[in-house]
Amino acid sequence: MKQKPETTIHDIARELNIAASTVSRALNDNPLISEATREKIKKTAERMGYRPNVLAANFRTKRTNTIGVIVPLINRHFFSSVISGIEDIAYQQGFAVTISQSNDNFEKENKIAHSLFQNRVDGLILSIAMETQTYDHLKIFTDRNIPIVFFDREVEEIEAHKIVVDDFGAAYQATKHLIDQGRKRIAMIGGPLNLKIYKNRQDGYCQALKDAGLSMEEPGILNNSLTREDGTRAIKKIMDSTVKPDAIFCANDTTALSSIIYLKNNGFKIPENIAIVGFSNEPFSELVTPSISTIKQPGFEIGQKAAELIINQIKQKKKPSSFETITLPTELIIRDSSRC
Amino acid sequence: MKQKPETTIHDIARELNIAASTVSRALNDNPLISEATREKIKKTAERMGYRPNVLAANFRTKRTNTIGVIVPLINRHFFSSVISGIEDIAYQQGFAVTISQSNDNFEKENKIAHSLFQNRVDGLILSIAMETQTYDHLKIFTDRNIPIVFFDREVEEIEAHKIVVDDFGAAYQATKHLIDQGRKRIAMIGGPLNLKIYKNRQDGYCQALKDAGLSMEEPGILNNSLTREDGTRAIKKIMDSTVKPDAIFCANDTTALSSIIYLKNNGFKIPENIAIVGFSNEPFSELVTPSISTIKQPGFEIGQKAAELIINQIKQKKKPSSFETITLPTELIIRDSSRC
DNA sequence: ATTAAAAATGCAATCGATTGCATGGATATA
DNA sequence: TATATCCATGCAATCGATTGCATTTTTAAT
Repeated sequence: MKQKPETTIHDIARELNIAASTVSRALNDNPLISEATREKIKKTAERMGYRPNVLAANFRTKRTNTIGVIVPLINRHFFSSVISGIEDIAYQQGFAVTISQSNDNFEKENKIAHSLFQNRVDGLILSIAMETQTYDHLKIFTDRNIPIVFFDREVEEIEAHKIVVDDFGAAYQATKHLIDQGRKRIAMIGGPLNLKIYKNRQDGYCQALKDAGLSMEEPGILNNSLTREDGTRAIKKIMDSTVKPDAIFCANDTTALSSIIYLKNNGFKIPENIAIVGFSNEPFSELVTPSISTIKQPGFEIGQKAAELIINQIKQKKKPSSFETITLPTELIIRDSSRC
Repeated sequence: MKQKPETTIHDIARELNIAASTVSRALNDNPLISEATREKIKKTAERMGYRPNVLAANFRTKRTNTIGVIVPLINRHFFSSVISGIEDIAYQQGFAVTISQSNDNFEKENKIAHSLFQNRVDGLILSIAMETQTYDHLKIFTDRNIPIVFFDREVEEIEAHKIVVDDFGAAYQATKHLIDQGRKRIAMIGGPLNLKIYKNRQDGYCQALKDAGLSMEEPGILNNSLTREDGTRAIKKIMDSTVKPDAIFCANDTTALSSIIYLKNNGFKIPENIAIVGFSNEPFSELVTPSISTIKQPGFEIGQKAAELIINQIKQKKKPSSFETITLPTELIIRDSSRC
């Protein structure tokens, strides 16, 4: 039961009376090596139970064929869809993917970023934590020309490819939908404005109101971190206000859920008294009663696109001359919480 | 904007006119080095912007300080809780964690396992895919003394520490609860029996029936892969049977959900006509109407325990003389779907 | 048959940190 | 003072694959 020593390319070379460099090239399908010897070498490698030492190769080449991914929370449907999309492309292209979650916590994101950096990932795909306001932990990547691709929650200060959805448009559409249902007093539960996506959702909401000649001074917009508890606090505050809304646009489904639960418990009818629209199409949104109208984002496609972009950058090794921001379409899903 | 070359321990050594080995030892807090020189070296390293080359160290030491984790699906609440528990302990102990999902697919699990193996993770924590029936892709780890810890879905054929919950007891308790509510005809939607957890849940169910002097020949137990669709097919089949049940125990919450939706759509009252109990306490289980009675598993603690066990094994480097199977307690949460 | 060109293979350095063993110096003991 | 002991540091090999350049072999062209 003792460890048998690993076979190396040198063992193979000795066995065949050739040079280790030839073995290395053959195994990597380097065209310098003739068909015949390549075959012979591969056969022998197989027979000797050769396993390439990835650590040695990584060390030598300074590449790891690994893509680091940081998301706020892996068990959010949107993020896990993105991860699946990333894996889909990455595995096809021979890249490994290592996933981490920041829990929306800056310190954790910071630590993870440094760990991935130390471990020399070839590229980083991420959606930043809610708390994150400084970017030194990301600059270390760009400083050394390690490509970054942002998705969803991007960072303006850093030049990189970005995959986003049209949050402004989606929020506009959601709000317009509420207006179309005859609602006049539409409040909003929004996210932290240091994140552009929440800023955009808020702007879309405001624009839709403005275009319809509506306004909402009070209770207006309540910003928070969009947790279940934040949502409950917000809806409570909204309903305690002097002017009660007849609709609420929530910047995520979680707070839409908090709102629905609170309103139901307090005798309000949804959507008759108050209509609700959420954001992200979490699986639970169609399961609760009433089901939640929401915005569906193409998570899987976002992940695929992000992986494609980062792999391209990794392969061509030089900084692209310009960075693009790709906007993918969203879809408004109308369900019971806002349908009259 | 060009790459400045990385500082190495040799650069530091040259700067201070000492040997690289001394630098290496100092930076690793090796007690052989005196306090004074250690300080001096660390200061200089800091000043020169030294970053250890993890790849070189990994290569030399044949260790990566990385724990591989494979779960069926990262966006299942149970699994993401386990992952959080693993990360909690691992980060404290200076280990990185790389997470992958098998999608319950054998081929993918196989590929991931080989990739983690090639990348020389120091240990592997996993819950196997539903489809998995052979274990060569795991034997490669044990063959080279790389520790494995199973959680939840374990494999009997492989000797390793295992963290499980008492599926038998939990299923027994769930079924007993239905019996206590006066139900006599209790059907079951079960999982694939190659996985011990589903076998155990089924056995617990059977034992509870037996102890109560009940039986359920028809429709009895329907085994499938426990997806939404499988659940719908199963409940349809159950309700098409000649003897209709007055309660159903489902081996997960997903099929409990399918059942509830189907039954509601077909005019059955839950729990009056049919009571339902699920398994796992997915977040949606408390959100649907009626809320689903279920079994809560201590995911976070399972993850912590798994990480502890694997790190211990990694540190002591030799195969433990015996392997333990740790069983953590579950909790029956009674909600509306089974409460009269 | 001779030379040029192309193709295939070999040589040897290299990546950066770690570590067993050797060595030099300081301290303690007799 | 001489010798043994301990502490701190240095030397040099090593991990295994990759790669620029040199060299040999083969093929093609005259």
